Amino acid sequence: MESSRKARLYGGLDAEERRTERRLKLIDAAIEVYGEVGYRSATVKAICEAAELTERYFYESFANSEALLIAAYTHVVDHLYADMTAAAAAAGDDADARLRAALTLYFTRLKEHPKPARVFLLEISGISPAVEAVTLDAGRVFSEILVPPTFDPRRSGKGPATLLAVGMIGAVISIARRWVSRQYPEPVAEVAATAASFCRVALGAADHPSHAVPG
Amino acid sequence: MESSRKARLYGGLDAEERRTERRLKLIDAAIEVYGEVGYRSATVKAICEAAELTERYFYESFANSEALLIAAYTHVVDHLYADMTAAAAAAGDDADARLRAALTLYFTRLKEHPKPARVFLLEISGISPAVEAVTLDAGRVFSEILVPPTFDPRRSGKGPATLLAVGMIGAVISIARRWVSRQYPEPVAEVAATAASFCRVALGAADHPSHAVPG
DNA sequence: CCGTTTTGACAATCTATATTGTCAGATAAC
DNA sequence: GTTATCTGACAATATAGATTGTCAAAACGG
Repeated sequence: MESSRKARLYGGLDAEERRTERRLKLIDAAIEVYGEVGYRSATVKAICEAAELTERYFYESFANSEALLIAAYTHVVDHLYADMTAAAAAAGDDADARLRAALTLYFTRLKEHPKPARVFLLEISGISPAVEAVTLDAGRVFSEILVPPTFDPRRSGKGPATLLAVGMIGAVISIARRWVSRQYPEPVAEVAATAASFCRVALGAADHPSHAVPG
Repeated sequence: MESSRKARLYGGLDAEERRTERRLKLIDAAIEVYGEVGYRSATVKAICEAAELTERYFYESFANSEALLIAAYTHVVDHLYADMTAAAAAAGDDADARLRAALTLYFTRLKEHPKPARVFLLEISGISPAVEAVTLDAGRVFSEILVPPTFDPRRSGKGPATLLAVGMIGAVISIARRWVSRQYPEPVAEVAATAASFCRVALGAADHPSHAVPG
């Protein structure tokens, strides 16, 4: 009975699959357009043109512009965080080594993919409370990647104290923001090392200033 | 001749003085309204009503809404920074003591005056490139108050390395942002101390130039 | 008091884009 | 080939608030 209810195929895809494909094309187009002209000046029309779709398909997948921005942001963040987590895992058990691995991957990605980076860092600010909520949550996840909850046994199951986590993420994001908006003036190793020095405050290693910058 | 050219007095003030007064009333009203409904939903009309003035006077003093936002922000920042500088100066010569004094004043003010705090921290984000430029510059000044340029004699006339300054301000502002938006859950001493721990990364690095990467 | 300047209330205009709606032509199923 | 479904281009509508303009009443100077 399922198959009999399936919609007519177009281009070998059923209705559901076509819808999903269009949604993805819109997200990719949005990242592209946001990266070029910014979210604020990105019109629905322009995004649809970049996606080679018309407005009707925009509203098929998204209630409004903001919904697409959130989808695009989430898309970027999900990939980035998954890779950071993998990089951290590959770096072994030492908390500081994992931190450096995750940050190096982070900044490397930002440089390799400037447009998603702009979406992630610059365009997302100050849009609406709904968007703020999404980025806030992403920040929490970010901090847990950099300083995992299990690190300090005294705080069973919790990451660094909230204010420390907030400060840490604020420092890292601010550094990244500036680095991206100025078009990557410093080498990845330097920004990663500087960011790491702020993260160590939260790790509790702030009192060991003997960390050299990796060449 | 000068006095003969003076405009007719109203309420004991000449044209110029009345203009200045209206401008100030608009700035105060804007802080009030932004603090209540946010910059985005603050209409020109609403601000004018709060200032007990009509739209014509809005455009007498400001080219557009953004100009008023910038003026309001600058107004808030100027006062805050002046007081922080004074507090730091009163704390003597020790860099860390000055840092703590400035931060304590900073967070105390944010709590005492929630509406300007919202303008300063929350409403100002993501408005336009022009506004970003203003906040960026304010950040630079902020960092110089916390970690004065003269602190490290080896970097003549410069504050902490740029990326460190950016990270430091990012951490402090992020902490403040969260603290304000959650309505001051922690005591001033705690937020100030946490913020200070991030600032010491920049202070400490100035002490240990082995962190510096040759540019 | 008279004429001028200034003010306050409010109407008129303007602009830009999101969002919805229409229709002819294209594509698939049978 | 015929019919139902889907698609693309584009027109029509809706909105919302900024910005400009008008006018009569109020405040001042002499």
